[in-house]
Amino acid sequence: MGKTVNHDERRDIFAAAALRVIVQAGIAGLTVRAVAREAGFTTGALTHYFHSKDQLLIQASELSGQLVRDRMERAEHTRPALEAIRKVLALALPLTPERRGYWRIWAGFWERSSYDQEVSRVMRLRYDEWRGRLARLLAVAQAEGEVAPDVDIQHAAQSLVALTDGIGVQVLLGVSRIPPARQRAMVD
Amino acid sequence: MGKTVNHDERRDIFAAAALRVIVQAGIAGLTVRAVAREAGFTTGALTHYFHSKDQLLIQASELSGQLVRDRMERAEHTRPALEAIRKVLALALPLTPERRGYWRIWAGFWERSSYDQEVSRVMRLRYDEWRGRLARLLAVAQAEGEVAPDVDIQHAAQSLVALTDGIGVQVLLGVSRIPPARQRAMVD
DNA sequence: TGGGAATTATAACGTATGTTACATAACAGA
DNA sequence: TCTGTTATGTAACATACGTTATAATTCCCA
Repeated sequence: MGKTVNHDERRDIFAAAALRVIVQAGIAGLTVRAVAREAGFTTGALTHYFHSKDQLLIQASELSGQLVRDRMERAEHTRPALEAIRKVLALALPLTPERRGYWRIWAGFWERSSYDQEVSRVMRLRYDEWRGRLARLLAVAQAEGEVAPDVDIQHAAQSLVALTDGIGVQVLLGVSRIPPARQRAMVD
Repeated sequence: MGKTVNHDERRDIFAAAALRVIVQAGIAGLTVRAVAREAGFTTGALTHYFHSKDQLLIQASELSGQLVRDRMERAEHTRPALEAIRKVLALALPLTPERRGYWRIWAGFWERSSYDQEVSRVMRLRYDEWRGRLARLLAVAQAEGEVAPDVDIQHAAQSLVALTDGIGVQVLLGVSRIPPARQRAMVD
């Protein structure tokens, strides 16, 4: 046996570096060399853990999903459920510079997913999870009587997903202000 | 005087070709060579009308805006105003394959606008116009008594813009169905 | 109809990319 | 400590890109 290293850990290091590169330079600036440099390695090390740039992109996409998932799962347990929905939505919205960076990443993945089947698959799973999380919370809120009983849970969840994405786009383009964080309260 | 050609017309030919290339191959596939080939010329002809790839991208962005503007301006004159709003929104939504191609283009521009100041500027103008159009129609609809008088026109317009963008993203990722075209009626 | 400018094609340049091959360094185990 | 495997670095390869330079073509106008 030679030098031993945790492969999954290394892959996450490179994936995290890839996300930082996307934030700074966009999907177009995501090069193997730039990611290796950002991670503090050379391309030789990177290719030891990823056999292609596409694999690296997928891993980065999954990592970005995991990062928000962790925080959301904690916020999800607050009650009343309506408050949990507010918290979860606040975590998704681009209210802080760090969060705005995430929207840059996602916009990049949106674009890619039209032309890269694997990225599309991962993104679809991500959105199914996101919509499911909102639907679950909406159902609880409805049972608690905080959401009108005639509201279609699935449709409402879909609307919330669309609205947050739309707000994300607005902020990305620099046309909107933060108050929209309050506008979504109008939807339910 | 030598051979004479309408420069603006030529530039539009190349811009239209650029849009077709983006639909087929994404922003990443938008190369000078590909656009020239798609337009039926070589790079020599293209560079005669655009001094850089960035200029070509801007022109393509402006053309894509003009194409929908033309159709919307026609739909905008229908009355009652609420019906005009429905028509205009229908023109924006990705209900047809051609329209879905447009959303691919816009997603590409969203991504680029985070890193390209000129693209950002053009996109912001586009969205100001789009939001203004909706606000104008909402004001008329409110005067006609078809929209509740306590609705804030500006906020409502902004919500509609965000919602259409969000639906566009959903369809782009292939998670949503067409019925969302009806969901937006719930907002006002 | 011929000269000359506008238009288009061809080709090259320098650079950057993803990938592959190979050399060096680090370290677990005997 | 020696050895062999693992990890990392270095470098090259083939290709593609945006841009520039120059040659060929087209066709207005005198």
